[in-house]
Amino acid sequence: MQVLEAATGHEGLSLAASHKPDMIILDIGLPDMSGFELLPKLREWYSRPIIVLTVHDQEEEKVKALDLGADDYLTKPFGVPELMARIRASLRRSQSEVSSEPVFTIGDFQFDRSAHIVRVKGQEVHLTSTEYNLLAVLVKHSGKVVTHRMLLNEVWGPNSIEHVQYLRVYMGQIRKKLKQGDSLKEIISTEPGVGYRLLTD
Amino acid sequence: MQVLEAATGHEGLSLAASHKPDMIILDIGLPDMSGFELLPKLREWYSRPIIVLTVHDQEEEKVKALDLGADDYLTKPFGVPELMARIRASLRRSQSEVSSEPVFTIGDFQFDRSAHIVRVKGQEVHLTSTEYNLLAVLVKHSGKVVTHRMLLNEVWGPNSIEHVQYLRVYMGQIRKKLKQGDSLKEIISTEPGVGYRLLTD
DNA sequence: TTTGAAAATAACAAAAGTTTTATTGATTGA
DNA sequence: TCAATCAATAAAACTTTTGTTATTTTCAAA
Repeated sequence: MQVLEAATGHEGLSLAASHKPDMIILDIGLPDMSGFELLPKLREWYSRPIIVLTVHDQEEEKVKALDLGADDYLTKPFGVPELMARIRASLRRSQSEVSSEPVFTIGDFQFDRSAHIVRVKGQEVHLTSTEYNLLAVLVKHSGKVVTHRMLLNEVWGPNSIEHVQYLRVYMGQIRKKLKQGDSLKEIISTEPGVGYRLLTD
Repeated sequence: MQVLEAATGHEGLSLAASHKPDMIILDIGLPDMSGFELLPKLREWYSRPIIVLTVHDQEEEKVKALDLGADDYLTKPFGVPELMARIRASLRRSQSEVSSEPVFTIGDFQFDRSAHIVRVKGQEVHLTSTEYNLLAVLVKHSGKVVTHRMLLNEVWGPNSIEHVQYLRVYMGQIRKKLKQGDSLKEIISTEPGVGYRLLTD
């Protein structure tokens, strides 16, 4: 594993945005800001595991962290084996979620990562690079609601998270292209005010 | 169970501090101080369940106690079985809170935070963003009475705490949507004059 | 340069969601 | 029993968000 370290909340936030790590270990006691402030900021676009470290074993803190989007929680002091176990568990969970199959299939729809091709009823559908990337994010989180910010961040980068109109235009194009050929049921659902979601059934 | 008794507020406070009981039953009518003073003092460090006993069936008192951090309330006179039931419910709740599963389940009802989806009998129920947020607050405090102002504050923000009518409209919508499909028992109970509660059994 | 596909922007109608208002029903205490 | 209060429901008015289409800009390859 490759490890990146940040000494402050702001540093961590920008490091996370630029390097998109596979997971984050967050100490709630930061010098410049509360971890409870940082956590929701991260969760606006970061969907991988976040493990939180705190000093006090207070029930309240634990519940708060989990409510704000933490995946797991560890109270200091703790042993390294304990931490390693939690890390492994979190990564395992998040990987099984992603489903690393090279070809993702729902009904007539196929998303072929290895060949970088999308098919409907076996026939290839040409998508532009942006369209493909956007669809890839939905596929990665298939079945779950993906927020506007997450989509924009993963496809256009963190500087574009306010351009929701991009999503509208591109979702429209993707839907139109997938609908070519006959009577395919809509596989992208809109969650008004929140985001979009790939329907798995 | 082991029971400790205290006759005054001060005695109770020091007894609670020294013995850290699993839960506290607090009579609001104390000889030396108001229970409403004692409650926040306890809550500074005590995060386990507190059940409050009141003499008058005054809604104002209930709301005040809940807002100050009580978990539940009971109006005198009450039967011992009733008290026992509340105690069991509170203890069960505080234990299950520790393991905050990503998917919250009560009977046929599932609340999936990670996917942002609500299901009844395995079938997805579409909720709008506001409906989902409101239900999320009830789930977060499941089993406890959540006051009107708490709900309004958490969903609409502190400027809207007087719009109780919002709650009536949205609770109606949520109930209707959850009731789709057949004969699901009501899981949201109304606490007249006080708030709402998610029934855990 | 020219050209063409893709991306970004803009405008506006349609859809969905929210808030407000009015009405009805239920409960409680005088 | 009758007010009075609170809750539930229905529907309207209103607001926000989304989908669609058209247009402009960008950029790289011919």
